[in-house]
Amino acid sequence: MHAYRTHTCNALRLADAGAQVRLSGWVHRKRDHGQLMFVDLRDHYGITQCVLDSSSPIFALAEALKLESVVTVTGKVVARSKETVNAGLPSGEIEVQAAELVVQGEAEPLPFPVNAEADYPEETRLKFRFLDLRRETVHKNIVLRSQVIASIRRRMIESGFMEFQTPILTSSSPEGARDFLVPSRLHPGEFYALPQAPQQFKQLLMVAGFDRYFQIAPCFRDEDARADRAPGEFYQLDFEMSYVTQEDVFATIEPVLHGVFVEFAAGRAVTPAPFPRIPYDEALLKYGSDKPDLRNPLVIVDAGEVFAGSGFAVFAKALEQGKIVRAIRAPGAAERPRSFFDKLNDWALEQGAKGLGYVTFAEGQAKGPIAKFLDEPRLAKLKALTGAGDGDSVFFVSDAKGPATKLAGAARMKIGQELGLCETGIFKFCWIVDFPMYERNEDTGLIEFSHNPFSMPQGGLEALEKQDPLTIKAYQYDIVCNGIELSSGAIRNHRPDIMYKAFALAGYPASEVESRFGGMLNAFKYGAPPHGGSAPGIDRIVMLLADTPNIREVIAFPLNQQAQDLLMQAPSPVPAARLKELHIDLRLPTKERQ
RNA sequence: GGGGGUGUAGCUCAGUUGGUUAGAGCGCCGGCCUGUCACGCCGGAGGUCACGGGUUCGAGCCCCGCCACUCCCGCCA
Repeated sequence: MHAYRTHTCNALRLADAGAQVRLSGWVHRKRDHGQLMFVDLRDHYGITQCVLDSSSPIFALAEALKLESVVTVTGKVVARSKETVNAGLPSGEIEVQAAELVVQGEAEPLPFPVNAEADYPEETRLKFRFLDLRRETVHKNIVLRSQVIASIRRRMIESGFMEFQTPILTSSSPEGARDFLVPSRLHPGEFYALPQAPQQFKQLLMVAGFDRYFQIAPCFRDEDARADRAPGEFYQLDFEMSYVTQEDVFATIEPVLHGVFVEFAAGRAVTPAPFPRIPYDEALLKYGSDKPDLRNPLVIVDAGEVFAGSGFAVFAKALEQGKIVRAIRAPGAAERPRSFFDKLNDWALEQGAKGLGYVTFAEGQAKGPIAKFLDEPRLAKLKALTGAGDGDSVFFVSDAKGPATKLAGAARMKIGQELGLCETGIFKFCWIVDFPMYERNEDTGLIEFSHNPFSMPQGGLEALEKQDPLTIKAYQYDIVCNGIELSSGAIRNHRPDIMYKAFALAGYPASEVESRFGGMLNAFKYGAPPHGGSAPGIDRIVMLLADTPNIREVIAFPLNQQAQDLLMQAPSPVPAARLKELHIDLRLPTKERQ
């Protein structure tokens, strides 16, 4: 008997020629020449070509093999002749002459090919996710995810953080998204909530004296899905630190994120730390978004003074009504044909705009449908504001005032893409800072928290007492990469007196603050350190590194857009006995489902 | 809750102005093939054109309804 050694399907090289080996894996592809057959054997690590001919006693067995069956092949490693080397395969200089073949697990005909990278309907892929995950790209994405998480853990621990676990069965969060609820058997009529984030627990850990917490934390929110937003559950790198300023938090987490992105950049560039800090108000004006994609070089400027009182009635009137007019310089657009501008205008109409006006500068002249309404001083002002010159066009968007500058932001991205101005192969990071503490609800006219009510207001108690609430900024920040919001974080409000006042401004009496946030508020009354943190989204980090626009490509077993698990059949009805035990009566909507 | 897109063979898709028996590639089944690596060649099976109604001499195609998936808006501190 020979002594066989077991190998993976990516381990054998020319130096192994002559060795007796045993390989196990999936039948990736078969090439049956009648008297000669090649079987590509695939496992997690790679592919090895196995060969056998009709003189072999196992030839008939091999001929009957179905793709994706699992087999164990035993045989001798041989060097391939020069003409038959496959340079595209790491093991391509050798092959295994199969002497024995054991079928470990037979496969039925496949619902879709595993050995091809074509796009298949997501519904089918999710129903057969175990097969989908065998496919090269998705398999690699999940491996990448594991490696990224391992890298993050290592870097966080090296930075002095400790990893903690916080409860999954917890209480309903008083703010934010819709909770997932879990009925309590022992307490009829009462419910646990799954955490939307470990927010309050990590703050309690700071009060408990652990000063650098992190967790690869599952978060649960019962909100609708998007391509970049998984329904139901997602993961965050949740972290919190004591005795820190906003800049301390940035200085700690920047090297971690920068390091992870550089480690997995695979040739792509990464913004060097420190990342640019952009105030929220500036981001909204210049980029029309609080999560700007800085790969796009275009910036938005306010063009109100160009059109106020001008002959172009549409904009002049809009300005009188308190609306805004914004301009975007499109370098080199002057040479574009009329169809280019028409196409952009059609796009703007689709977006719900009245249109996308423009002026083109060429040969010292201003052209385009709006140009004739603007006199020389106004045109000069426009050039000065936007930096436009001969060969450029300037696009105009009118929109409602306030943070609703989405139209200008969308136009900025559309124009940048159409002109091919956006950088590729780079991760462009920035911090968005100085979020407003409060905003006015347009419907009710009341003052509300604009983001996180637990953030520390800039200026502290004094600002809350003396300043117009709408002008107060918070020590609150987002980290953004390539137009994707990776996380939001804040220096927290750890002072009960400031918290009472902050909530009072938003219309919450002290009694309500105590009843709704009593747990954390109480903890802050026994010596709470100043603290702050953030929580970058793991799924989105992996998405960026895997270069996919769809978050489900980096989650092993994702829910579909209707928040269903097509593989495990969740959600699903439960037996009446279980419901009774939980004291639950169903009152289903009259409109029948299914 | 609202808007867009898609739905034709197991999979990816084509299908003209409404006109005979709805096609191709891959996969599957059968046959041939000793150096392929997306092997090749020959043959075959496989269809409730998502579903329900309507218009028409005639519907995959037009109209109405409906379902599913997907993308977006709302929502996601």
